[in-house]
Amino acid sequence: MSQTESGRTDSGLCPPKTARGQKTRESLLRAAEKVFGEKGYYVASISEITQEAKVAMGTFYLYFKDKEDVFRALVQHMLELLRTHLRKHVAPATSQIEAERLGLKAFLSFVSRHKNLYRIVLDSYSVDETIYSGYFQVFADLYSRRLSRAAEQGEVRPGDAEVRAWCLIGISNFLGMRYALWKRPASMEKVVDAAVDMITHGLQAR
Amino acid sequence: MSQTESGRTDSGLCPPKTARGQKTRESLLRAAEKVFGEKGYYVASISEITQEAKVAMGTFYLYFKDKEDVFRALVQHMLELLRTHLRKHVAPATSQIEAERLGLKAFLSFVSRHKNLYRIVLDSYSVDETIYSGYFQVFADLYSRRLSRAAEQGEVRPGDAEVRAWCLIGISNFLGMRYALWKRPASMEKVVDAAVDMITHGLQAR
Amino acid sequence: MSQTESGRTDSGLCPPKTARGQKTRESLLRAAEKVFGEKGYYVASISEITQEAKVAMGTFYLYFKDKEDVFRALVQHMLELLRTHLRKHVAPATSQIEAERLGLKAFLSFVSRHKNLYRIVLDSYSVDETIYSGYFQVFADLYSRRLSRAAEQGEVRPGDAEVRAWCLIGISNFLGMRYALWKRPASMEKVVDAAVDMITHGLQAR
Amino acid sequence: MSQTESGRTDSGLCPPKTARGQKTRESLLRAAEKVFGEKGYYVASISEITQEAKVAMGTFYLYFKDKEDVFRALVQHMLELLRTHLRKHVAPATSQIEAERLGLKAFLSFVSRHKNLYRIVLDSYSVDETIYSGYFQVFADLYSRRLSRAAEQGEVRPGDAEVRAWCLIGISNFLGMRYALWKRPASMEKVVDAAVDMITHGLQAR
DNA sequence: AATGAATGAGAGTTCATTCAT
DNA sequence: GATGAATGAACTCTCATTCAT
Repeated sequence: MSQTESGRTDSGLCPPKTARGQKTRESLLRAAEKVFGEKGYYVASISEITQEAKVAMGTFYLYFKDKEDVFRALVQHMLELLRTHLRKHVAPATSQIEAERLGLKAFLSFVSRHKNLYRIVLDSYSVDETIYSGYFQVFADLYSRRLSRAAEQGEVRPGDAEVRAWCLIGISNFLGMRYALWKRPASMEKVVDAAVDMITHGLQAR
Repeated sequence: MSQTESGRTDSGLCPPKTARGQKTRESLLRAAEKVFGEKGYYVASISEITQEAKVAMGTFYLYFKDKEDVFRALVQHMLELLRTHLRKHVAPATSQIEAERLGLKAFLSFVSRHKNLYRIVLDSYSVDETIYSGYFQVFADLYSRRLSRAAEQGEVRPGDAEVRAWCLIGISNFLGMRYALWKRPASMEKVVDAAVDMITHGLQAR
Repeated sequence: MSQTESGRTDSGLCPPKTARGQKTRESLLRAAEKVFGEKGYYVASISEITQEAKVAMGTFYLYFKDKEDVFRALVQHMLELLRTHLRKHVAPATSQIEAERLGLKAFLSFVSRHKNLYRIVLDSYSVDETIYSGYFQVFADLYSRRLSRAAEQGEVRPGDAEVRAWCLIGISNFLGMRYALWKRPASMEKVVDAAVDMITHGLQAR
Repeated sequence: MSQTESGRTDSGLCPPKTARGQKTRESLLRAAEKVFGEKGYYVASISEITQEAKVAMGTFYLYFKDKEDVFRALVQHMLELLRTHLRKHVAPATSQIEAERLGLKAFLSFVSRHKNLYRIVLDSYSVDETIYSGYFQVFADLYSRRLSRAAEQGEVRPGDAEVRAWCLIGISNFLGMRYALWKRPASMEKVVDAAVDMITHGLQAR
């Protein structure tokens, strides 16, 4: 959420003081997800968002400072959804390799259900590069830490955890795009298997 | 270039007939690379491009149908530059693994020299998703074929070549972004080593 | 105040019935003076005024019909303050010339303490020219009468009292702007002396 | 004019390169004078100005950076008209007192013909106080110098030239407002006489 | 081939005012 | 008496595109 406990939104606007205002803000955010996801940041217009949310144009500015502000809140929001989703699905893993498999599967299922994710994240690059880089940095940090730990415990071969983290993020991302977004394969399971196989054993014949 | 052998540009405009026209078109394209790369497709304006190219606004429409048309020509152009660059650097490879190493290095060096690449490619997603997907599909196809061949020859372990291709593209892409674009590491060589090590042997401890 | 003895405000709204209402109205008026004075009528917004006064937007319309209404009340209010101030300081004068000196000094000191006066009065011209002209007409009438009387008593040379009144108002006004508002002189006393000297004896060498 | 010889307008926009552009800019400026003069800066809208000038909205921004930019150009322009007018009419004066009379007359006739002057100058105070103060400072400087010279030559009594300058500007201004703008007197000549008499000999009976 | 003035639809944003609570 | 969410018209400003020269 873009509301901190201090009682103000990140944008400096007062948060809604009533339940009604809370509802309105949420429907605006939902509408923004739809419209930004379908048309992209620049093609989407505030008026489309407010129409979708069934409120007047001016209402928008009660809850968000400007177009960029909703967008940031939205990316924030989706990032949190994704992290929650991943955490939940990866938790049961008993090994790092199993965590990779579960994480990849979870990511692919998330993308399948949130087709808007890619457009929104990609757009963030041109809205403000730091939104985009920050988004991936979050995952890279988490990943790095997990991989370091796994290496310490002898579960994975030693190696640069950060580089590996970025490799794994790249893999998830492109597989998600290709197989969850663009052309779904006959069996997603097989895709995951093939990817995890490569991640686990590498390409080289022995 | 966006000119086919049939002698017409993709946009249906006649190609420049004189050397002077040729020059103008090229300076427009160069200007477009600069402006789109710095500001992004939507924030950039035709008038900025013509100013950068030092021609009048009307001149633009002598060479390109519209804003989207230059953009497509530009992506085309960069794609070709990149392919040429990669081909040249990967050619000497004597094994698939060596090809991976050389390809990754070549990609990273290209990105370092063409910082605009990412913004332009990323923007293409919201200009027209098919530009973006087509861009990666080209590489995925090439990769797949090469990996299949390598597997046939017993050089790499058998496995789904297409899935692996997308994994490798994802890896290159994210490493390029992280290490060539955002924060250059002390030693790029080590990054390449770590990545190639993972690609070659996988994560799993033996 | 914009309240007449008939018990209604000029705007047709009922005046506050309780002490609490009275307080609220006053803090609104104080806030209006601050905000209009700092930003000007058109740039200032009702919401700034209510924020400054620490009341909700809707509260404003309990005490004033609309934006113009507060503004009129405010000009009214300042005019009264000014008249009271002048009356008090000019009273002790024993001659018309002394009254000029005291009046000018009092005006300059008032302006020094109420820097907002000019912006508000000047704005009134474009809100409604009659506010502005009415404001000065009040002073012109008072002045004219006094000058006529002084002429009758042989204290000042005979001459068109009205023209002289407007000249004197113009002098006060511009001296106030120049010396009390824009750039305070080393000695205000000397400014007053020079002005009164000119008013008293004119420019011409004898 | 707001064009310097260096070939750029004050606002940083390129000046029109063709005669047609020149014409358009001028009709825009004329329209601005009319609309700003009638409605005031804030109430006037760019679209009214362009309609009055019979050009499209976008055309406006070819010649002026924004609303404030035309306004500044306009004030500049009127100031120059006024100065030219005054210079021409005051030139024949053979004494400082005669110069006062001619200057005042010229100012009153200018105001009668340019009723918009006051609103525009007054508005400048809330657009940007320095436009307004700069406007009067120009006259104050000229006046001061002339009065100093006249005092040196024994033509007027010695005294603070600057204070006198501001007094005289105030007088002109308020007389212009009262007698040229608001309510024309039966005889303007008599008004001038009365004012010049006061300026010349002061109020005090001898 | 090249120019640059002109267009006008449409974007983001503000704000005086209303009204249900 | 007081609140603050909601409204929507109106504004300023941008820019892809056209066209007369």
